Amino acid sequence: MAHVSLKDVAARSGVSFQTASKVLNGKGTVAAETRQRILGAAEELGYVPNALARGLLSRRTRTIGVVASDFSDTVLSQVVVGVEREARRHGHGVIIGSVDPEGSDGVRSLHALIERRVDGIVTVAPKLEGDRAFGALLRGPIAAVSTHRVAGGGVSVVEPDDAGAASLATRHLAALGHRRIGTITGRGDRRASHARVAGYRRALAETGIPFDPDLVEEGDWEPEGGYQAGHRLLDRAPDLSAVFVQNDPMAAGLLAALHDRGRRVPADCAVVGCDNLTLAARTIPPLTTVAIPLVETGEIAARLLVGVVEERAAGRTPEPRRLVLPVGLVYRASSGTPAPGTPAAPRNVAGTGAASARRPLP
Amino acid sequence: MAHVSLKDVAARSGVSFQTASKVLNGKGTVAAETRQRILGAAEELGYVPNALARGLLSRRTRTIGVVASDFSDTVLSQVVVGVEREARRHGHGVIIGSVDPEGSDGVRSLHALIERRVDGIVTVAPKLEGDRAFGALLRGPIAAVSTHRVAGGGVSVVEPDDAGAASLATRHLAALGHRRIGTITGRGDRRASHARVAGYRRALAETGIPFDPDLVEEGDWEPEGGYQAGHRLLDRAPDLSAVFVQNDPMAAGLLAALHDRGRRVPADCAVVGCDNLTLAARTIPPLTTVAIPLVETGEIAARLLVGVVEERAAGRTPEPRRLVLPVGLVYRASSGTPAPGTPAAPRNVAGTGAASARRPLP
DNA sequence: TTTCGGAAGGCGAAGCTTCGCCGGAGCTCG
DNA sequence: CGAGCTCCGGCGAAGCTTCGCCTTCCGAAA
Repeated sequence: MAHVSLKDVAARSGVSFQTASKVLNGKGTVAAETRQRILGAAEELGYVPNALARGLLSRRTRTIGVVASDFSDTVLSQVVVGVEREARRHGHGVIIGSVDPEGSDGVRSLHALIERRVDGIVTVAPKLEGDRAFGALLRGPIAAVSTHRVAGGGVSVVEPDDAGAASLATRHLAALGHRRIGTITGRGDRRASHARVAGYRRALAETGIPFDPDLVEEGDWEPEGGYQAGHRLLDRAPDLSAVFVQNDPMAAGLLAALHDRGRRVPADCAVVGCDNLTLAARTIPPLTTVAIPLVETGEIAARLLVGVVEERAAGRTPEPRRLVLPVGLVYRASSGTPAPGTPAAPRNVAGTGAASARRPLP
Repeated sequence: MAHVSLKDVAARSGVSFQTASKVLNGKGTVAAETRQRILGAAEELGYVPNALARGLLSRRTRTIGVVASDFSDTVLSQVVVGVEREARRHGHGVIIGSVDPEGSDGVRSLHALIERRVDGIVTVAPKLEGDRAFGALLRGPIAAVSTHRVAGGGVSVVEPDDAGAASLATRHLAALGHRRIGTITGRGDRRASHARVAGYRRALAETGIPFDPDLVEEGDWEPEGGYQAGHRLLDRAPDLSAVFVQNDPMAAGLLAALHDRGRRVPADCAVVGCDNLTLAARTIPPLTTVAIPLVETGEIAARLLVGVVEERAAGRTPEPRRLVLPVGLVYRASSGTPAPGTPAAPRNVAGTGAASARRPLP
């Protein structure tokens, strides 16, 4: 009684259930009058097709799985939003498989998705970057695209240009004349942290500034971590004149630490954040930051995945690809760029790479 | 070839697929040796049961659907995290059905979930509070719990005490001696905004402060909206001495507006936010705010839903319930409470209602 | 020897769709 | 007037699992 089946509709309209199926799917050739009768019955009864049965037969569920390590994380959840949005455009549903805080059950989570016969999987799980069993499963029969490094490789990856983001920010600070540029990183267990440190070091090298390990502090991606790391950094290197912070919430924490110590921003210390969250426009002072195409990362990953699913359905096995999405700097007051009174609205001026993200996928 | 079926496992171990099923489900009585052979074959072949077929037969998919209007919203995504976490504890998967930004396709989204035969649905979609067709569907044969008001009622609701939150914050400000207390609301299309205004007015009435409509401004839940609303408020009521802001990001925006105008916080104007996001601990100054049990809201909604699903499976029809979760005030510097140098760590001192959220559901 | 009981495992059906194929009715064309 | 075609709709099967029931076999008790 809970659910109305095709048979119920057929019984009510006096035809076989196969005929009802034809009508409801617009296939075959059915008399106009019968068709109306069936459509009417379906409407009256509130018939909703059973995707389980359909998927069982067609071997396609029009569902993609998303493995994310933390949906409440602002950054990851934006990527997930992108995936979901693009999936919906393709008429696909999304089923989520989250991972416990320790990231120890990536494989279990993946199995739960495979059991439900998802057509493909997008992983948004930096915590699982090092999980070899997880990586192996991703290389298995079911199509997968990751937005982060996969242990063992062999899986298509779509990711923002982390190194480029750090490099962009650091070169910006160097161009403003800063020579003592510190950095606050995210957690060390995430590869993006290392990529961003690498970009920071590359920019230093390119601008002839010596790298000083004392100017690097690790945070936890949260405001509190940025605050604490900021204090440590200022204790150790009082001559610091600028900091690149690996995300905006930590940058907000650094602003608080600088404020507590009576150091003006940007006069005494310039700050550049990363991610361009909505918050960044209204910190005190407004935060110069690097815009990362988070939603786009998810969208492109989903689009790529749908493509791979098609390819595989057609019997082909496309090569794994790697797409790196360009990022752009958003100039605001915290790095000292705009004249006083300049509006704090985003304004991209420099970016990395070509706008490859805009290019339709081949 | 993509997926291994029970038949494949059975063929490899020389038994009928029904026997293989018995072994894999630990039912029936099978010789130890045969059992080992089947288990071995399943392992070798990498057999993963097909949840579609299982769900088709058992009429239960162990999957719950979540309809959320915006997964990238910090507040909503925390609720979703709670739902997901609790669902996982019960061995359920979660499938998401998001709604477009206009909130016009709630019914379509719900249909997509019903098609996939979810066991129940949790809605985290304040945008759909007024959608009558959506509400009607929620009262239908499939179990549902909402974390927001449902048009037409008749559906169990779990929600934080919005009115209590506003009342708590406002009474706090009144107790500090403020008489000109303004408020910045969220978008008017969300019921929580109205509930919080109601709580604010109730607190004013209780403390003998006249309500002044000039002291109410509408924001958009985002920092920028808080910033703009703050300026409008200060233009209109320069004698304002305190503001309750309906969420923390807008409060951050208000802090920026006050800073731009050279008004010190809390000396010239006290500020209290809402939601207790991690950011609130490190704004300048740290933000007094109301802690809302967001994750818990999701968890409890999911737990309640699972209970309803069980009840219905047993043929009973439980009465819709309404749970209101208590909230608590977190004192920090922006309201002027702590002495200088007091650590900004959360410290709950006052809350609404009993700790009913902790009580196990009957 | 007969009978009973339990262990082991096979068989058929159901759950809901979709797809390919077939048969009958009515019509057109030669 | 019969051959052949189109239109309409039914039938059977498949897709993967679970469940209830049945058969076979073997040892033990009567």
